[in-house]
Amino acid sequence: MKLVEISAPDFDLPITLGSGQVFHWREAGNGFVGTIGDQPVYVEQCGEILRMSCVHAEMARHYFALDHPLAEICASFPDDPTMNAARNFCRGLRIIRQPKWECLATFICSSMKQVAHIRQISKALRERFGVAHNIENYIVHTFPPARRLANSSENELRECALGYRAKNLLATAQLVRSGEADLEAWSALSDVDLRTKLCELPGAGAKVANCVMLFAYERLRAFPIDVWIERVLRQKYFPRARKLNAQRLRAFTQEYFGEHGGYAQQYLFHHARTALRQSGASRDSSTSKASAEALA
DNA sequence: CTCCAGGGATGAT
DNA sequence: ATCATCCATGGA
Repeated sequence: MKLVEISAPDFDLPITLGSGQVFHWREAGNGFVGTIGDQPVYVEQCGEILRMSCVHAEMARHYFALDHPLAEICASFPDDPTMNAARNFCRGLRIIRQPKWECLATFICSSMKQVAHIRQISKALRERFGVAHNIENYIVHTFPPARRLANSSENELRECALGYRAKNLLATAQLVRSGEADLEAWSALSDVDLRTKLCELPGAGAKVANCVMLFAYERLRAFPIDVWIERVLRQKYFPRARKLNAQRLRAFTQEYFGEHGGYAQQYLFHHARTALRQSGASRDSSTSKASAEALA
């Protein structure tokens, strides 16, 4: 198939797709296959050039957020050792623009799940309820629309390894299908009102709402706090702080990380999850055992 | 085998 | 208003 080339400076495709913000892309040939909305896509990167199967290159440019002024965004991060290490490690990582329902549904399935599990659930939902397409001799599946999942049963969803999340996904799918939850119209809401609306959906609390705001609504200030980020905050920004509740943590992140806090959060998350996995993540401060294991 | 994961809803203080 | 518990599942 003929590939289209577009310029993509200051962009790292593998790190962007592998940073835990999106879960359906898989390696294929020299690049990745997946979907952008209902379009099957093959995409590969060579230096500052992106080659893709897209008929509509503009759609991919928008999806991968190649218009984000990444240098300015990174420069707006706070200047401290932890943030600087993450910023250096994640060079070229962009927060992409995901379809709203797809993003919401996926993150409802994410609670108490490792990234590998979320990828597996996303795959199962797509293969069972989505539409299959052939791209570059690979089969990819679109994410099923809310009406499709709303018409399924809780048991069918459980067969996709959703566990107790099945009931929530089904209930939210029905709210979206009925129009009671109008995800597109919510784009006009303020951050506070949007978060309130998202939190009213079954299976969505503050963390999921912030993920959806950041990854699907372009609210780059939204700062999801999961177990990894909380670990980083407590260890690096509040070493030996007693009585540090969620409210206090949230207030700190909002004022300290600033207008692109969500971006900063994603850099901290990916750095902690990939680079610091063995050596830095142990709960107690005695590092002798962890260091010995890291060297083994 | 055990541990724990991009949490949320519910009920007890 | 905060805090503890339970919820399913499977990769590491």
